[in-house]
Amino acid sequence: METATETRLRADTPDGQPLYKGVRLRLTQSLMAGEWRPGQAIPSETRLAERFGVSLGTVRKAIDELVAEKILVRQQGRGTFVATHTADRTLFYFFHIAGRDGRKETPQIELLAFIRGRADADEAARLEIARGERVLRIRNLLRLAGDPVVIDDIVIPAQLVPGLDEESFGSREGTIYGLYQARYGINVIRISERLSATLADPDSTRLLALPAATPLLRIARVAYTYHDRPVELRQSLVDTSAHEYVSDLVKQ
Amino acid sequence: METATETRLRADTPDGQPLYKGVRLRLTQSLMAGEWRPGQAIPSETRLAERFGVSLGTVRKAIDELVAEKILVRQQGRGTFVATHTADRTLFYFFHIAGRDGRKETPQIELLAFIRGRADADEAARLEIARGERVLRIRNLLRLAGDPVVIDDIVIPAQLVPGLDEESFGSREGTIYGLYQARYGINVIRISERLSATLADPDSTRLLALPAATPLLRIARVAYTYHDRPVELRQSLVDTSAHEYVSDLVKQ
DNA sequence: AAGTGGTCTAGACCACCAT
DNA sequence: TGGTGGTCTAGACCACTTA
Repeated sequence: METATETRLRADTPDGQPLYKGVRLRLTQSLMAGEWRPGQAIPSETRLAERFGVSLGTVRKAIDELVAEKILVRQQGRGTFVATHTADRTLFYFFHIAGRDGRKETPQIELLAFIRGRADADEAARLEIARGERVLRIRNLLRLAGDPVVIDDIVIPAQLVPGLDEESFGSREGTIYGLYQARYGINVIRISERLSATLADPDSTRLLALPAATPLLRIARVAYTYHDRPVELRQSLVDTSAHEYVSDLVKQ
Repeated sequence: METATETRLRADTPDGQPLYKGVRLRLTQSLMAGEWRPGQAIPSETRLAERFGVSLGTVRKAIDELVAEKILVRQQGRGTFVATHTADRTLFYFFHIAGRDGRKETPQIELLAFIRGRADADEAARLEIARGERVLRIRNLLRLAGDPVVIDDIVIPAQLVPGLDEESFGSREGTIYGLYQARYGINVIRISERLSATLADPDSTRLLALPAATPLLRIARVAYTYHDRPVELRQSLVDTSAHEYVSDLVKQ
């Protein structure tokens, strides 16, 4: 004897999407809104099923997708947690430079420049902002085992990180994406990279202590948050004489 | 009133693995044995559930994994098919060079050399074969829009492709991985690549019609079949003056 | 109309973790 | 001991393709 809700269980939401896609959307919306902070547990699957009025299996299917995209992390017996940008995770998923032997190590980062500027046409297009909008330009030198190996040039819309200055940027604990996440709630969940070979310019040869005209690996990265919103550009120049870029698609 | 099989449904197989992992293994074994050929449909989920004596959901979970790894392809209403190395799939999953505008096009391939030789220590280690074993060495020139862009040097154990000669290799229809698959039942399902920057040597400058000392992108690839067995080495030298290597981890 | 994969449910038990 | 995720089942209906 139920109420008038005799409309049978329907596979589709009003907009023709499967139910679990709707649950997934509501989960990411709660994540974006900061209802559950990075490192915290989200409610149990049972509780979420009650909250959304769906079965446990449907909640699990939604969470399955977010886990596959490394937005959530399951831990049997403990709960499901919002992924954090720890040093380990960054090294594993967002840093692709390894030694010839395949080993990765955490780079030491030296801040070379922290400048305010405005987006040029190309940057504006790739960041999906207006040309001329204020941006921060950050240059880092990355050392591996003490040797300078990578020059990073980062561009981020100033609007996304209000109040960020050289002092607070330099004194952050943890990774840069960790800073975006902890201080501004910006969660980088995906990156796209394009690679090419280039010759080191005088600046690079000096910073990386190279002979003139050394070939370098150039990586142009765009970092995205939820719903494929771009939040950061980054160009890396890599001395690949002792290191390589590792691309292990599928089955990381 | 069942038979003595009153042992309750158990989550684990004797070796402590979940049931669906066992189903997955039996599926890949059938694939390796050639029970279902590339392009063909595997039995329906209902039929497989009966055959393996498990529930439909368990079969689905096993197939889910193989679909995620692009070993199988589902088509609603039609069936589940063994993935084939068509030109389209190769272009999408195994060819990462695109124009600056992000567009990919199918390369024209010119066979430059087809030589028999023996594996050196490094090749043997990476192919997991004995040093000195017979290999085929193949060199290809890849053109995009008519311009030479990539030099491919391929090494494959001769034992894996008995009877393959320059004539039959050159007259193949479709892709190289398609040839391995169709003629030898070797299904390349995953590749691992390491990238570095290097200077073009005289050979490369000539073949790619470049100025001397142009920086090139060097890609060292290992191709794997089921159970992570390496089957092919490939070095690509890429002129990145008009093209780039695209690395879109997650959400391809 | 029949067969396929896709979604959703409800319920059971297991493995693991914290207390 | 209680709560969490992990696995497995059985059954229903939907969406799509093919004949």
